[in-house]
Amino acid sequence: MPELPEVEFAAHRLRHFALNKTVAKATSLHPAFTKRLWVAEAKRLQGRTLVEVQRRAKIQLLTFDDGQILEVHFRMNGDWAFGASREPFPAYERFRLLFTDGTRVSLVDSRALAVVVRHDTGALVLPALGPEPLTDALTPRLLMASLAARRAPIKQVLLDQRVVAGIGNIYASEALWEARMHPATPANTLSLTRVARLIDAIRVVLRRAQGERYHMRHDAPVATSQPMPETLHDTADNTTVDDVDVHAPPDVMEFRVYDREGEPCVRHPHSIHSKIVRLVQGARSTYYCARCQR
DNA sequence: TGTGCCCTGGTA
DNA sequence: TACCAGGGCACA
Repeated sequence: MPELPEVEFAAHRLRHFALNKTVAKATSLHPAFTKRLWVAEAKRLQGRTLVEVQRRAKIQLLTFDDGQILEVHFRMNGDWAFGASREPFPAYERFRLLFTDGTRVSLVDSRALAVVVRHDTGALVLPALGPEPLTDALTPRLLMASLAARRAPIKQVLLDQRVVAGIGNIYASEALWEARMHPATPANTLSLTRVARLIDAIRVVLRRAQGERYHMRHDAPVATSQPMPETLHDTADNTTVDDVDVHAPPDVMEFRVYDREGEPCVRHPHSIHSKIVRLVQGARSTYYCARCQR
């Protein structure tokens, strides 16, 4: 479930907890992780200081002072857990960085599908990724061009990271609802106007999710329009470590259609003909309102 | 373009 | 106990 907003928030918490700390020990704690980051490999991180945490799509890139990069992908349900080294380690801990100051960051991931890979200086090669949806890089004309050769349903094309970076199964459904667009619409049949509307919708749902992530910790009203640190390079924003609660907020995200099969659509809650419908596209669940998404 | 695989906790 | 969830990738 970690998509762009969740990964950005995770990177944000990691920055505030771990930036400028020096690794005492890096450990893979599950066979699937050891396979990619074996003991000798992990040892290369010892004594190195974390100098930057970036996000690209759903990938986090941890850069160390000698240029090494740790590439982290949470996949289905990975997350960071922070604490003191002497505290009990969290459940489902798959990878751990112990720091010389007596703190630690753990990658927790019950399904062990997350990926951690170390790259030598200058050796990082990212997969082909489309534009970041919350930057100016994503324009209607560019997206229109990417969709031109795709006859597949727009929902499935939105999941393709080469088209737009960072969208997953949840926000694809949410964005299509926001845009009032049927998920089965062939991608190459969308007009420029509808593509522009879809981009707006993607930004609305991602910003809304980011707003909820950043604000619900303090029981503040949910902000939907406030700009969030969505940048790839904000190694230093204005808050101090003490201002930031590095613990993930409880999962109380409210979705408009995702996982709401059979419930009334919030646009017309009293209409008996507007139930949220679930359909399967490319072995993934899609949720939409049959009344307002045509 | 579609299917299966990796993984394992949670649910029916 | 069987099945489901699903991001990204390999493969047909």
